[in-house]
Amino acid sequence: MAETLFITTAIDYTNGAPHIGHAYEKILADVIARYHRLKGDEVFFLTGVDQHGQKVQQSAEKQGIAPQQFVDQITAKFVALWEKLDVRYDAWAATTDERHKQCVRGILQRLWDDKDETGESRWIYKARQGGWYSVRQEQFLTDKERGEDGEFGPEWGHVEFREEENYYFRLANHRQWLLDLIEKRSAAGKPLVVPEFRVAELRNAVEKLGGDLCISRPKERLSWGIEFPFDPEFVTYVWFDALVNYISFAPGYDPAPARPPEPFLRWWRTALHDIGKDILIPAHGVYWPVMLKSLGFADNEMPTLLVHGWWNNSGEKMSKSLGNIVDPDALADKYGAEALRYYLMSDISTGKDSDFSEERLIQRYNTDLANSLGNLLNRSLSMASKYREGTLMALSQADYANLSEADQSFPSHVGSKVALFRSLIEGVAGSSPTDPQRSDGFQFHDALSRGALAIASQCNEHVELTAPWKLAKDPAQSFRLDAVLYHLAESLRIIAILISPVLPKAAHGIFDQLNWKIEQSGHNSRFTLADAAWGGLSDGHVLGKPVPLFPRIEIPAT
RNA sequence: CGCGGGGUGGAGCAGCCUGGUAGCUCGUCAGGCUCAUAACCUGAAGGUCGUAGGUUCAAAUCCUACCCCCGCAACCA
Repeated sequence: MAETLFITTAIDYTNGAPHIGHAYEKILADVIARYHRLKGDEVFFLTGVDQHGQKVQQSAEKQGIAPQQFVDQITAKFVALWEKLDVRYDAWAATTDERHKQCVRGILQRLWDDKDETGESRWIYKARQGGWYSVRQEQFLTDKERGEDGEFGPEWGHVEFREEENYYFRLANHRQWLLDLIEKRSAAGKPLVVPEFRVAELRNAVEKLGGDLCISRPKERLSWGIEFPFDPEFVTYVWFDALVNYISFAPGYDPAPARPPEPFLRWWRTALHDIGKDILIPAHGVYWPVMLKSLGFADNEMPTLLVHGWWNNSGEKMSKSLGNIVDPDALADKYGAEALRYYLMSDISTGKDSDFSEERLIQRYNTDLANSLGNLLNRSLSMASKYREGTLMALSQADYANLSEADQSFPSHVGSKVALFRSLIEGVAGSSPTDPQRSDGFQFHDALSRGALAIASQCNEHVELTAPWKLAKDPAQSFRLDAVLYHLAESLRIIAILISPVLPKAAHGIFDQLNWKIEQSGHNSRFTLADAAWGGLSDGHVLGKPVPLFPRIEIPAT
């Protein structure tokens, strides 16, 4: 039965070029989306860019160009990178898009119009608050900006106490509701936040929730934003603008009715937000659920947050000031999109941090893809070509019974690795939702190494044990040779299906060399995960010629 | 007592929730094979699982205390 998946990524702030963290998040979402498409699910994958706000306005001013022109330049870099990295999304969320602006205005107006018995809006109020303001940076400062001595440093220029009127969104009185929601979801075995260790972090943050959220900026100090529908003196605070992208670009959303439209909800009930750990608290874990609640979303219509970790550089956080930013565009040019995708999916445990290393990228590519999988494809096809002119033969029952027990059980071992692969990605749901056996899923590093690549290792061992080059010299062993060649070709076909979400191009490269066509899978649209069952290649199937699929990356002598 | 993550053979990690031979990749050493992309296969060396206690027949795994490293701490997306 076809299920649905609505998956999103954070929308990236268009104030600088994309870095490796941006690429990781999009590839992760892309891999999840591709995996579900492979399963036959209906998938809607939304990503995009966050284009409003102070930083953009300042950067554009510095360059002496209009903010829109500035963000268009940066946006083009993101779009080009996703193209290069084979990130295939269904919709593009750009917050300066008219559709989005209409939606944000619609939401603000609706919340403003939602009055209680005293005539006050239930959700938004106007208030005057004071704080320390840096004239040079055009922003209010928090205690975080204070130096060791408790004073604001010289980089802020003149700092003055300023009072300002703004619109506020009522957050604080939903604290208990949010705490209950977090508990309810965890108890139901469907935690609000994945991986589950971040649930505690969110709970603690919510418990300390004090004030409301300032959702406006006076135009006099920030004009680059979405204008308030009921007060043209203000623009919308970037988070209240950016978060809305998840619904404004979703199919069929309309903020006007008391309840979101049903065609939209059909997608939304499966919503998964792929985000970085830096924006869980407070934006996605606090603001967003309350915002959704304000728009009539029910408790069981709150999205799941898939929180990924960060790629560090030599144990240090990547930052502009440290000058240790890794450029994914250059890496893709140097090693190819597939090598980068494979590295980013295989060398990090989803949710945790990892250290980025170009050496590791090369190593993983050479070890897993060139030596293990690529070489297996090459040697298998080469033997088939040499000994059987590429033609696979199915064994008669009598011949099959003469195989060793180990050879006979080969397919079932492959099958168990396919099952393991699936369970690591989907999470092992037990019989009941509260079954402690349940795991978080999305463990692509494990799924690749313990599932897909483990089959390749099993094949390489199989080759050594059966020694086809010896079987080929003994006519009495002819049926055994046929069995081995079939085992190898069939395993490769299955591996290709499994790795296709991560390595779409390489998967098709393997299909091509195996000469395995879509028609042979019995349906005419695309391969599915169901095709990863043993026995897809038929008796008499003719394999293609071997061509190195993953040429080794030679490390230049130092 | 702010919150969270981490401390496992030379390097990087998994295992910890559900206690019971400490596993993987790389590196090192030795051997094998020749179908293959100098690849592949087998074996070996190497670990007081941060420290100290506790529970238990049994602890990397559960409990307590402590030490060290990293990240976060509400108008910065």
